Amino acid sequence: MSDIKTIGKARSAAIEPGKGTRTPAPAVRPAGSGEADRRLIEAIELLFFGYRDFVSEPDTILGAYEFGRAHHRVVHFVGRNPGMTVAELLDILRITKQSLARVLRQLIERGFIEQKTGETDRRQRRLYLTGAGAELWDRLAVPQKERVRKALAAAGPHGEAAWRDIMLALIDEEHRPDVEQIINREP
Amino acid sequence: MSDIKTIGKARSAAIEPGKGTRTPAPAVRPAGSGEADRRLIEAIELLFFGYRDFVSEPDTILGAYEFGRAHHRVVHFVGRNPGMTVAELLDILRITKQSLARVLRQLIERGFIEQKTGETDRRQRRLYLTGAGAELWDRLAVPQKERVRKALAAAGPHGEAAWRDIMLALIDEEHRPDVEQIINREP
DNA sequence: AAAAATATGTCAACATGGCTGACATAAATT
DNA sequence: AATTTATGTCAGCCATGTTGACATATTTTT
Repeated sequence: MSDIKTIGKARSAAIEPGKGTRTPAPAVRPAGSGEADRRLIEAIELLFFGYRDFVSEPDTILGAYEFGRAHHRVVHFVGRNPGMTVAELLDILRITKQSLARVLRQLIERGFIEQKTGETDRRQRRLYLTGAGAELWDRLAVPQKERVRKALAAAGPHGEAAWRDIMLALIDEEHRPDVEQIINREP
Repeated sequence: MSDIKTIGKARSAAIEPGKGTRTPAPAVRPAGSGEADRRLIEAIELLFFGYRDFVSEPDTILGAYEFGRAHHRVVHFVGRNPGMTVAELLDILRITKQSLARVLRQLIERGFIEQKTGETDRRQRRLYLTGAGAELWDRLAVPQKERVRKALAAAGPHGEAAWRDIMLALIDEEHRPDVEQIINREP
């Protein structure tokens, strides 16, 4: 961390002089032009491009249903956590209940998700996929699984484990236990 | 791939019977409940959660500027590719020029990006970060670099290389050469 | 039993950032 | 001279996020 800060300061000083009338071309340098920094930028871009393509196929499929990415997320997590409460879903998605309400209503109206009053706590509306919901979930998951399967397979078991460790480490330390619990659910 | 298809069919058959009045709870199973499938779902969720947290800090910073994620992407790629053309930027972002026009106009008006007419082809408007633009780019990059640095460091050099390979393999084969060229740019 | 807290839903208004379609201009290419 | 290319722009639509206020049923606390 200290090296990043140092490099950042160095660049800042190098940039300021030129202010309003700076020569732009190769003169503009990002914070820290060292090799270590280059690798970090590369990783940042890999995350951008990887995620971009990772969601491209589901987006296309969703279009045919007149659904969006938001619907996909709801279907996925309800599929993975049958009977989850609205509050739990909000917690995972990190959106407001008003935002969720819209997509959830559409999914319920069109028969992809159903709600059941909680048995012990009757204030809860527990969420479940219907048959159609499970089918949609599948269809969306097929291209993503295939993409991930190919990518992981090429790296071997060690590489796969390292990839997981790194992805987990990208998550806020604070949320990591929650996420671990979610991803390590029964099939 | 064939195994996924097979598992998919099997689940489909197991789901249909219950149709409208299905018992939902643990009865709803995703396509393929095997161990291999579980790992794929885990990876899919790691990508979701990883990306979610990966963009959270920049989002907060951007809020102070009244900018959004779209502005970040433009600032980043212009910073990384000084003098890039609008067409090249559109190609990377995969959005329409009308969508880009909005954020680009705001960034230019507020002095974060400047345009220069192309020297050889005077139809082009080549894009550059101003000093303020480079500074913003830095500020947004700091938390992301730090996050990535920590995550990669914990895995060691082999793990880091494997992570990169897998991220690259997640990208459409068709676009992989372009992406490799972009991420392997000079500092 | 009454009061407070909780889980959920809803109405209304607004912002961002995608999209399509149509059209305009200047410069390069044919 | 005609066409293509790079870019810009106007207008309108849609999806999905936001805030704030308020309603209802149910559970928990006092």
